[in-house]
Amino acid sequence: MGRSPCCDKVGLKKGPWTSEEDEKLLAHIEEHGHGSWRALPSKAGLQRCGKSCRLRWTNYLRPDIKRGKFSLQEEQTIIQLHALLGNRWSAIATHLSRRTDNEIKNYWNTHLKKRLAKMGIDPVTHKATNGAPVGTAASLNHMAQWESARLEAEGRLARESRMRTAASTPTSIPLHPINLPEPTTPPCLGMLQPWQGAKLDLESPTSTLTFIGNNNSVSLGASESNSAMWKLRSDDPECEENSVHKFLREQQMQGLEGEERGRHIIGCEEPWFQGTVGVGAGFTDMLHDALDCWGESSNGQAELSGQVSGDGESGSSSYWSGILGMVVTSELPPSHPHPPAFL
DNA sequence: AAGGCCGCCAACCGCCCTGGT
DNA sequence: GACCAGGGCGGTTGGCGGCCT
Repeated sequence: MGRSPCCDKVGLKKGPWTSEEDEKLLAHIEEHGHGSWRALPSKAGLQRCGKSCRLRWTNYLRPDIKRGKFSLQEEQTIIQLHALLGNRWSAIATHLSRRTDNEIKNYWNTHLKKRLAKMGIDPVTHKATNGAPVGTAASLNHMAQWESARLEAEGRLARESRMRTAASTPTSIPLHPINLPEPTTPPCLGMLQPWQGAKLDLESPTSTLTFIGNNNSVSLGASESNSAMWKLRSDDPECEENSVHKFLREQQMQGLEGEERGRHIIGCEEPWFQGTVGVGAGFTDMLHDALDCWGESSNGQAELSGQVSGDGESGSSSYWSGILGMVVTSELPPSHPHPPAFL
């Protein structure tokens, strides 16, 4: 049985939106909210599919959208996040306030991808096209796993928070486990903050993070593929509720401010991790710090992973200096806000 | 000036996920 | 558990405008 179309397409308009249609859509949403997208077109008097309306709103008409040329900082962030997250445009967009995933995707495909290719870097793998590994790949993989886990858990927690809010009773405990940042301050590994007391094993893509001190342990584990799609998992269906939520509630009740909690990354012994995560800083800042940390640590000790070869330092340095240099080319203002320390 | 080429980007398409029943 | 609707996501397309010959 085939899937029914999202809407009856007979007689519906396609193609570019006119200003009249924009006005209708805007006026309707401002007055009533979007509600059900499927029902919106008829209510708003538009001969459009609901999906088309949603896309037009989220990618163009929404008032909090930033349009126009991407800044140097945004370009750097996109490149770095793409190295971490791949083509997960929505995830990348969460770190670029007021940019839509569609806009970032277009910008990547039309500008950044080509620039990387010109530099001899595979825009998909972020490795040199001659096959030589690029130094930070290993550490970035770990960071990607954390970031993937964070994004996924944030979504889950947000959903659960909504559910609980909707279903809250006088006896229920309000749950707002994480202070979601303002749109203008991208989250910085925020999910990690409550994981005090967690034991971290970052040895492999299948590494897990286990809460200690709970009867029901909760682990964060990588999927068995290399997709770095981590999932909160538990053998006990009650486990997540019992431990994660309880833990988060305790964190919240402790009243630790974000900045202070950000300094509590207990149990993580990775050099790039220690002392690098600061709440309130953008993810890009964290990346710079992490890369800086990696550069320092790789001077005198083993690299973070076997993927980093003997020339890891130079590989990392050349790769990121290449990226930054590429972005900088004819664009970098004299006072670049984040000069990587290893350059 | 005209036609062809190319880059950009808004919009579409189809798949997937999630929540409700 | 199965089915369905709604919405999100990423890949792709098509139209437009600028540049080149």
